[in-house]
Amino acid sequence: MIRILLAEDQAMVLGALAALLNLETDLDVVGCAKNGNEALQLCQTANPDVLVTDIEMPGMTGLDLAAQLKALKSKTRVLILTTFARPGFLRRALEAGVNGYLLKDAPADQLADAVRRVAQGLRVIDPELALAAWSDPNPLSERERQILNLAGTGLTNQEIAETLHLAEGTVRNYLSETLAKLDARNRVEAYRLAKQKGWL
Amino acid sequence: MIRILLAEDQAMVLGALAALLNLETDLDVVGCAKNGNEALQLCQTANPDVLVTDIEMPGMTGLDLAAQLKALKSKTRVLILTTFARPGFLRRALEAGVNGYLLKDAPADQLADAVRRVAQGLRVIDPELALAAWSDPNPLSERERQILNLAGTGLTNQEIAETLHLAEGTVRNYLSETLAKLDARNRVEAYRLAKQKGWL
DNA sequence: CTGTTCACATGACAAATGTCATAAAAAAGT
DNA sequence: ACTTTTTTATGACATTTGTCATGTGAACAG
Repeated sequence: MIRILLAEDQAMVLGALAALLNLETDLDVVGCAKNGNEALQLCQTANPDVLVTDIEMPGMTGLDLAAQLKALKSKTRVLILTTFARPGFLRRALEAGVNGYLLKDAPADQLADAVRRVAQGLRVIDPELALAAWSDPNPLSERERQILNLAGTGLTNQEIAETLHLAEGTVRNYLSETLAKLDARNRVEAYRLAKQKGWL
Repeated sequence: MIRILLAEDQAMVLGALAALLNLETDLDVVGCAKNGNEALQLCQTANPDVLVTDIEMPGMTGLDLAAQLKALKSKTRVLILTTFARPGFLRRALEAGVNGYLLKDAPADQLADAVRRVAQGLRVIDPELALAAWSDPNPLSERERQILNLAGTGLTNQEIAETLHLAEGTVRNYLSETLAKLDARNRVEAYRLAKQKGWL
């Protein structure tokens, strides 16, 4: 019997996924968490075989959660179940030590199979997504990502400079370099592209 | 036996929701659609009692779908199941004639109850969301919304002007008026706010 | 210790954005 | 037919964004 913990911030989806997995006679959903912190706690008390988790959750993301479990040398294997077919997310997921990465637009019957494979120690990742991840590396430096993130929220260059303790001209330079790297005409295009690619 | 059609672009969530609803002995999921067009076709052939649909789907949104069913004088009642707690979406949903509006962060057991109530001709809407909808009207005109939508994709004022067959100065005037209405300092802030409020 | 690289800064300039006053044409109301 | 309202446009100006050349200081390599 494979013991599963589910983490997903949308309660409706959480309950539905639990119903789906509990249809399988060899799978048992032992806990449901609505956020990363709750999931971390439940992993430590219930010690499930597999954690199935979304990425975007309040407080702690699924990627943070995976990294934490790895740091704690937990035996629980992590299967990411997310909306985002973004190579940047997959790369970060692998770096965080996850064992599987499944998209929510995959057929529902793949979930149970993926959970079984992950429980056996196999890695479950869509091959096309894996290929895109390595052929589409994040071209932005850490500073560029910080600045683009802030620019995408509507902060002015001056406000970004104050936030990051840089000169306003430095921010303009970094942004200009970022636009060139992403082949974007302005910060709006750059931000959307980077978001879409999972680089932010 | 209440016959249900599900529409949701994420196959995993679609299958999970079907599993959840099929646990109830008085509910029967007679079809699953991955997009609005497919859902519309299935509604006409399967003639379900209730359509449970997301809003954001490729091709035709759940709101467009509801409006189409209304125009066709279909007997199928529509229950929206969405991520967005945005008053603007709820208002548009009611205008489109939907019978229920449920958020995906509601508990899973509320879905079956909501489907039953909608099937009985009752309206199912979170009261707090309803209140927010009417106390937070969309301040933007149709033209302002068109222009802000395009600005949010990174188009320049000149490009927006060409797209909408206006003068570039006219676009600047409309955008300036929009920023004033939303108390935003620039188009990025305005776009994010309007998106968050469901006004776009 | 010296040379190179990287992160950050300065300054000048062009282009784009945003503000505001004013006005013309079309649509709507009387 | 006339008046009012709405939509769109023009022009001037200020501010912000983006480009680019050049430079400084810290960190790193030899």
